[in-house]
Amino acid sequence: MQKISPSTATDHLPHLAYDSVIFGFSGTQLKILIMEYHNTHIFALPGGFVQKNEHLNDAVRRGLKERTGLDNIHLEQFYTFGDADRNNAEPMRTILVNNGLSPEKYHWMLERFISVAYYALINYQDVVPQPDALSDSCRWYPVNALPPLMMDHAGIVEKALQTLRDNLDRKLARGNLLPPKFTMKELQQAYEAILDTKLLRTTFQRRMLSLNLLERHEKQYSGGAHKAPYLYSFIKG
Amino acid sequence: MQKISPSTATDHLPHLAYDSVIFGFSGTQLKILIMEYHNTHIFALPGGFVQKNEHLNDAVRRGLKERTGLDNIHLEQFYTFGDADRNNAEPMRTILVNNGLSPEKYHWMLERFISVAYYALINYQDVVPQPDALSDSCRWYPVNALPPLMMDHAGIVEKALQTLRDNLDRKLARGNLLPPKFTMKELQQAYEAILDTKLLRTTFQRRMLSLNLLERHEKQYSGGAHKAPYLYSFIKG
DNA sequence: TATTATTGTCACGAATTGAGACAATAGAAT
DNA sequence: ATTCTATTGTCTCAATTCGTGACAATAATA
Repeated sequence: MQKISPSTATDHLPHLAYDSVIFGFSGTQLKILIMEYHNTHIFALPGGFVQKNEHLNDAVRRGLKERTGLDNIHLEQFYTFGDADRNNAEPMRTILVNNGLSPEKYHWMLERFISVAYYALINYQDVVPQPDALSDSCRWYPVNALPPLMMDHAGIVEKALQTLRDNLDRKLARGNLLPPKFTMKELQQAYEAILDTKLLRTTFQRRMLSLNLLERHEKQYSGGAHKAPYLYSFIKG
Repeated sequence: MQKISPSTATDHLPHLAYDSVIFGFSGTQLKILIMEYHNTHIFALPGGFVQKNEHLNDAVRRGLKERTGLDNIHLEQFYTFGDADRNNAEPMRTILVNNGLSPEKYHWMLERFISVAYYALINYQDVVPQPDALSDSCRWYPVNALPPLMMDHAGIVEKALQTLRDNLDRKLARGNLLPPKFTMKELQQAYEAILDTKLLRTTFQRRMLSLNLLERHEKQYSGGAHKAPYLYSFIKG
């Protein structure tokens, strides 16, 4: 949810929201940005609303910038959740009250919402999560150790993961899950975290090189007592 | 667009619509159901609106039943179109006027619409297209010979095709593009029409059989002067 | 009974993949 | 300096899959 004011009700398309699953990768873990609201223990995906004259895709870009400080993120829409019982009434009432806002004034926020879901792959290093007016934290959580999420947000994450696993090669190449240059081992660890399987080192390396998506750079002297690995980057095209 | 009355404005979620790309297969051609409005030469995908307390998916099922008479269709959502300039103002005004309806009364139909797009694979044989109150025809058109479609509907069809081509095996098995029993040749022709490529007969047959998705039945005596082909059906699971 | 078009399957080389072996090497230990 | 250790890049070889043509089987027709 984004910064809101009472006037918001008339500025936005009613009953329409978006939610975003922002993936990051650190060490060997796939993580997701999750927000927690002030004084509530209510956890949610970063989301927001669409202004009356705003492109849907632009609205998501705008909201994501407010939360991560990041611009120019490659966002991919993956599903629209439209069940009739998708409303924030109960948790949202709590959130409003605990923030000193009147549920009557913000009644529109308690109603049914259709939510268009997006995912993004971003570089963990680049993000300085910025909590907004309603939330007191915006933090990374490992995908396999998420806090209990409000509404159907756990289902949204699950669907995002399923989507991501399909045609992962192309998606990783377009996103920014890894830093600009990375080793083959880091790339393999990213694959393994996303697919939740172990992969064979030699087969993986051969396959990656045969995809013609990688450019090889100078070696990285890691400080470890062993042969130094090459660095690679994705060929953007 | 579905049957409407002035009261519709209050029954539906504003600014939200769906459009459906209904694929059928006949002979060697992939076809799509397209509607034409009375006295207008305006062509559009079958679409409609979502009632205030209706699941999004149910709304699409309901609309599709109104148009094709078919129930229990496997629908797959594939994208939500949300550009700010998506409105029906110009063509819709024409449609309303040519149907003796007042654009003032139906003003809500002229505004911006977010549209959730679905596709379905149905058996060409089963459909008796039923035009509704506003349209005078609902007919099959080959995908490569569509009439000029209103708004961004041509783009919606293109995206539906792209989606369909990805992981086609599973999608064909779940849908009903072919009759319950079909020959290997018919199956190959369906693949070729969708992918818009020629496939090698022997390789195709081997690959299909190795997928373990097909059940073999008795032979079909086609009347042709040659060996009779087996019939197959998809193993539903 | 011979002819013809089409179908199901096999055969064989080419390409891809699974899985282990091994040399190269950057730093740590001696 | 020399040896040791962990990791990396590549090679090898068998197993599997794929592209392609060959060929026998066969339903209707001539």
